[in-house]
Amino acid sequence: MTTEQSPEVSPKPAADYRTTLNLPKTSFDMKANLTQREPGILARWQTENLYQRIRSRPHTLDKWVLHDGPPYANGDIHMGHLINKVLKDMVVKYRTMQGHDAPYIPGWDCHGLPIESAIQKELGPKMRELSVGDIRQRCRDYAMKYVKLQSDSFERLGILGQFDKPYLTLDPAYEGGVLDVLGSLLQRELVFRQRKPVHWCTFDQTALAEAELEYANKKDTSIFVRFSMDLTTGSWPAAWGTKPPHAHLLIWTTTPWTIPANRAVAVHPEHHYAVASYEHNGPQVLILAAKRIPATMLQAGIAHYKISESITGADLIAAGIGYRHPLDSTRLQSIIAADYVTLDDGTGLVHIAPGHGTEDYQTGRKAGLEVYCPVLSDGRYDQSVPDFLRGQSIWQSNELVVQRLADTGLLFHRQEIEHSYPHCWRCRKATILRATEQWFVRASGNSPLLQTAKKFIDEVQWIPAWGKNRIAGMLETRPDWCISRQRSWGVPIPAFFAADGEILLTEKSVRRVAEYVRQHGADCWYTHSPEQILGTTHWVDTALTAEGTTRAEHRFNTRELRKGNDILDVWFESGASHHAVLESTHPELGYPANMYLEGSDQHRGWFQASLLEAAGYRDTPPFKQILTHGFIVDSHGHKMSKSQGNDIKVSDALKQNGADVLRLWVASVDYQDDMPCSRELLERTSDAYRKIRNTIRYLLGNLYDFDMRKNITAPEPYSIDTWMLGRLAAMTREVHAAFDQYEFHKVFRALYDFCNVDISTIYAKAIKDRLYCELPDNPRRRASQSVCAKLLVYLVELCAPILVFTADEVCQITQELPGLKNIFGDCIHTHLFTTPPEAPKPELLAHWESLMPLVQDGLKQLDTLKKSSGLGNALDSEAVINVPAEHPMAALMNQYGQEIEDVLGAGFHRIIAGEKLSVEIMDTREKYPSCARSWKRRPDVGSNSEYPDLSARDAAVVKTLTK
RNA sequence: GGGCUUGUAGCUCAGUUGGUUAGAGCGCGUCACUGAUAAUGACGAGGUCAAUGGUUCGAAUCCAUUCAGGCCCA
Repeated sequence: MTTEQSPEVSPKPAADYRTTLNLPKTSFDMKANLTQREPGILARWQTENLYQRIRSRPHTLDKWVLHDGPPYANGDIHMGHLINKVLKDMVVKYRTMQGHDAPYIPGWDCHGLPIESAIQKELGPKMRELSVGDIRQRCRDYAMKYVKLQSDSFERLGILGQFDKPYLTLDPAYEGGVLDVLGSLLQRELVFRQRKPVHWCTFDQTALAEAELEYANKKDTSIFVRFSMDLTTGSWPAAWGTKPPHAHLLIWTTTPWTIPANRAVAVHPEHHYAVASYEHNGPQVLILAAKRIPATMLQAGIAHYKISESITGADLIAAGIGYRHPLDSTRLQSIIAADYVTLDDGTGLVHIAPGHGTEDYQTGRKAGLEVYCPVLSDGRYDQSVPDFLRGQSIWQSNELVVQRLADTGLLFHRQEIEHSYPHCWRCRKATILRATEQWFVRASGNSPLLQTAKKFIDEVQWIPAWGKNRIAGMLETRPDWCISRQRSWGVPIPAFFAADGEILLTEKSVRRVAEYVRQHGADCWYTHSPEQILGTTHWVDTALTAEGTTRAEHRFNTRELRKGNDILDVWFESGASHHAVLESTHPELGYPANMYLEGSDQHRGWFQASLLEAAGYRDTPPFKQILTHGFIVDSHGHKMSKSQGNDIKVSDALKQNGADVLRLWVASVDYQDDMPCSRELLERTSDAYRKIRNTIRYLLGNLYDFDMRKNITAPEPYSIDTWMLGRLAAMTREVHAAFDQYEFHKVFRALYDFCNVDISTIYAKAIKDRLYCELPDNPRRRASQSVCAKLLVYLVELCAPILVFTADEVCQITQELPGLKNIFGDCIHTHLFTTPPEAPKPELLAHWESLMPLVQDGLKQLDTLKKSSGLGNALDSEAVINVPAEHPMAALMNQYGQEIEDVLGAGFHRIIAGEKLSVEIMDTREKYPSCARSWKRRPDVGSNSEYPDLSARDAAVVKTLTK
């Protein structure tokens, strides 16, 4: 700087004293610049192999395993991944700093439909020319690409784990582990084969998953059909009056083509059913729900009818009257119960076709009905239907069926409707439900598997506690688990079919295949022969019956076996991780895990799959604690979606705020509920981050000349230091308690308030004078520095599981300061938490507690004074403390007086006798001169003739310094 | 439609077994400082505790219903 200075003798400018002050100094920048800084820190962790360094660190506590639930290896990461992974990382880092060995092996779900569909989309019609092996290779490449992409993104968020050796469900060792579990279920006779309706595209001739459906409006013919009751069966209910010669059940359906597959009519046991009688070519008698009669008659245009008394559905069933199938009068069928029957539309009587509807199927199974599906894969009827429909496409048959019903007088009414209907997402054509052969795990009703799983629930700690209730409710009503998929990208269900219809799928055969898969990968199922896989020309084993029991030994000629085409449900794969990972691919983790931590949707998903599979594999649950979190919603509490434009991209947020701010946001909201996120909220979080960062910066800045080995000084008991230590003791305990219960928002709250209120507002301000103006080695100054050092240590340690990059940055800076070297060991993330400090004596804290209201009052007065008199700086005022002689603290006030002056930031204080312990703030601009060094207005300014512009204290300090 | 769950200042959260005038921090506004300086301090304004109806001497808190969300099913 070359500003021209006056050549004249300049009187010592006051600013000269600046060099005699101990002003804060630090290389810890106020501006975080996280976006630029974090990647560098991350790179260093990777070079230093931080993860392995933590593993080889001596641990003071036992192993503590958080087992990662595998995200799907598809697409970029989103906010949902962010909260899940950051929560996991905070738990792991907290346990690590406690002294546990807390390994974290990230995993990925690599198989399944979305990937296969993405490949299908890429390839288009070319797909048909490729072998299953080729398709699988492409799927594998696709999955690995996203594993890499997501892996990098997770690491960028500061997630620390064994990213160079994750677990992947496409790993042969994992695949083998999945088959081990399947083998165990077979051993316990918990696997069986059955027909079940699945979504089916008749154009592409394939099964479809829920995710492959698109709902669109479709026009259909809805029909009311009269099913002729066989009044020779059962007994006519007395409430309905005299038994008529003929009566009909009235049903309503929007899919006339399913009428051939009708196997029952369902009623709700508690709804009421009545007889509607009217004249139309003779007396007509219809049975339907009492409440639906007026609307139904109105639609059919029947104005005159009579209604009988009604009976409940349960009574109707009990009456035991059967009916004749509308297209095959030789079939006598019955009325059964179903809870889902509603009275919103239709007739309250539901046409049941177990081969063509999920609910129909479930209801049918309970009633022991045949799962009849006369529809072939191309959408044509097979030979089992009436002549006029054989070989016909079901889409054209709607009209044929309606016509036939009209001809036979069974059609009561028809109406064209438009409704939402599932379509195939690839060909956009309407889909149907069609029963096909599927594999199931017996997991409903009184299955031993379910009983064990329920028992497990009690042995697990659910956080939040209602999770237990939720999963228990789900298990209670769950159906058997359909584990087969008609797909290519997954772990094959290694069933062999013999020409004579026998099926080879036993514990023994599956274990053999599992070994083979471990060696060759699951692709071998498609590329190797049964003989190769089984390793013998003849395999002697029990054969599997449809019911899942085994029958007498059978000799299979492996050369004549055909391999099944089904693969396992991906949930079955991930549900096997308790064995496939904890015991197979990463046995160092061990069984069971301490914790699974996922979104609350996993009560139905991974948690349940894991619980069920573990129940079929061993006698202890796979996890000790389950922690669930909610979902991201916007600031109005609505879910985020691209279409609504309220979504926040992780990459954008990262670019704008940096990972530590995002992590702080995760910590700051209560994850037990849904987690609101918006630009504004991230800005608030950035503010909070800056506050914490600046607090640390203040502490660091004032420790530049402090040496932990030489300068530690105990504070005087009455000092504000003591108060600060009291707050520190309380805060550390509060934060540890919150961490222990995974209540991160309480951790955040405690740390943030501590920075804002305790340190920044009160303490930092109070100790400025002693830090800046006293001699470097002054005991009051050293004592406060000692407190600052403590604050720094605890604050940074406790922030470390959350602000992983910033904590490391602070650690690096302390490493460069000889006086602070190794306060966090050589790395904050391998470091253990320092034991919380002892609280100062309660009576000392009580003193301060009684003085704080005084301070509050003083600040208020100061404010009034500033507004009324133009007083600018508190140092231009004095605190007059009134102390009654008999006050318990009267004798102590000479010691506390100076501290109160400092806490108020006043220039001077006086203690006078008063009636009530109180403080009065006086403007001293006219009264005392101002010290040119400390800027305090005091009566002793000028008392040292050598330094007429300084107070006594400052004069003495400057004199010593210039000696 | 069913199961689980949430609703307290603009935002994030506290509110003990029902008990004065419902709290904190942030943000916002005004002011001050310029030796924590793209920092810091002070003061201030913000709430029908989602709504309604009950129980009670007394309800944010207990009960019922409704409304608005979320997850999972159907």
